[in-house]
Amino acid sequence: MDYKEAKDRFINTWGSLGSLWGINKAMAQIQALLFISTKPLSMEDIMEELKISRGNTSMNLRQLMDWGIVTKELVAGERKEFFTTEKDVQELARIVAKERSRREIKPIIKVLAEVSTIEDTSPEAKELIKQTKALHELTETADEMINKLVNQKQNWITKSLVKLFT
Amino acid sequence: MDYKEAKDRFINTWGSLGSLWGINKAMAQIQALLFISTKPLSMEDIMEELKISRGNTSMNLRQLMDWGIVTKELVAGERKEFFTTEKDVQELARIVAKERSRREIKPIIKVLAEVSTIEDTSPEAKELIKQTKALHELTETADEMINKLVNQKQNWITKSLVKLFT
DNA sequence: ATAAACTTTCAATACTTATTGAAAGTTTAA
DNA sequence: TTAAACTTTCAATAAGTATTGAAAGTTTAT
Repeated sequence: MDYKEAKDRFINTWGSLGSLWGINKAMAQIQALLFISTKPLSMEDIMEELKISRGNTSMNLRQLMDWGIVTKELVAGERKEFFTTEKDVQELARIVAKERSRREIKPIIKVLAEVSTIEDTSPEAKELIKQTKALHELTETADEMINKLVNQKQNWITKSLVKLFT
Repeated sequence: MDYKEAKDRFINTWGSLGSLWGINKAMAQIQALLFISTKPLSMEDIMEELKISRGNTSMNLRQLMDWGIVTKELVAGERKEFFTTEKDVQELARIVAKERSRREIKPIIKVLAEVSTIEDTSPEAKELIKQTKALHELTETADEMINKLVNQKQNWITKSLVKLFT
């Protein structure tokens, strides 16, 4: 496998993995491209490499910036904007975990809390309460765990693994 | 909020959460419905409750069974099939984590391993190798961690939390 | 063996989400 | 202030997914 092949394979795999996780393909591919690039890339560069339109590139770069994964870079003597992504995988993982917690987990915890506290003593209601309470507890504990892990900087994942299983 | 309202809210939230995670809405809703049901449900029951077609119900039940989350239940004296889902949240979490590891994480690990071992000394190739290696390592460690957590039965998540942060 | 009761399959279609491209908007240089 | 260089927006449309419903398939009872 040569460089070009490896690069395409990585970008495509990352792209379809993204789709699987509810992240749009172009967004994941742009991030992948920046992640293995040796220098900041312009919109033109990205459009060219991934063969996607200007509009698509613009919108997805914006989303990546909203996530805090990509930042604009000023290049001396250049008028257009250049972009880079966080290059440290640990930091990247921390950002993604934090954002997903905020955007996806926290809202579901809220709903579970509400649903599990209705006042009703019928057997069906009791089952609903019991099951959503259990789910609430699990989700909250998992979220708490992720957030704590993610707040330890420096090799958190490896450290945690060692700590957990020794 | 009364029972009916709470039930619908739970089923709908679970459904849209599913979509967000690449799981189809009907599949997530069927699981939610079974999860809070006091007894096994037939295809008719599910179709009726969720207002979805027979075909849709059949296909999604099958998928849930492939995941190992839902099982057929024989009800004495009944000809049709009845379905139940795993009711223990911890066990449910274990199954889901295991399946996601197998279906989604393992394949990406494989690609990262391949891509990160190409022989090429150009600067761009070096960056590709460096970054995909880092990603490979992170992904493998995270996967390992999840699988180990998931293999401890009995309240693994709470136990792990205590262990990690005391 | 037949038929009723049920489940599965799959082509057609509806629904959702992503993408394009050109017009509108913004910034910078002269 | 003008215009070139660049970015953003958004209506139109393409592409991708989910859903339906009816025909085909299967199982069970008689």
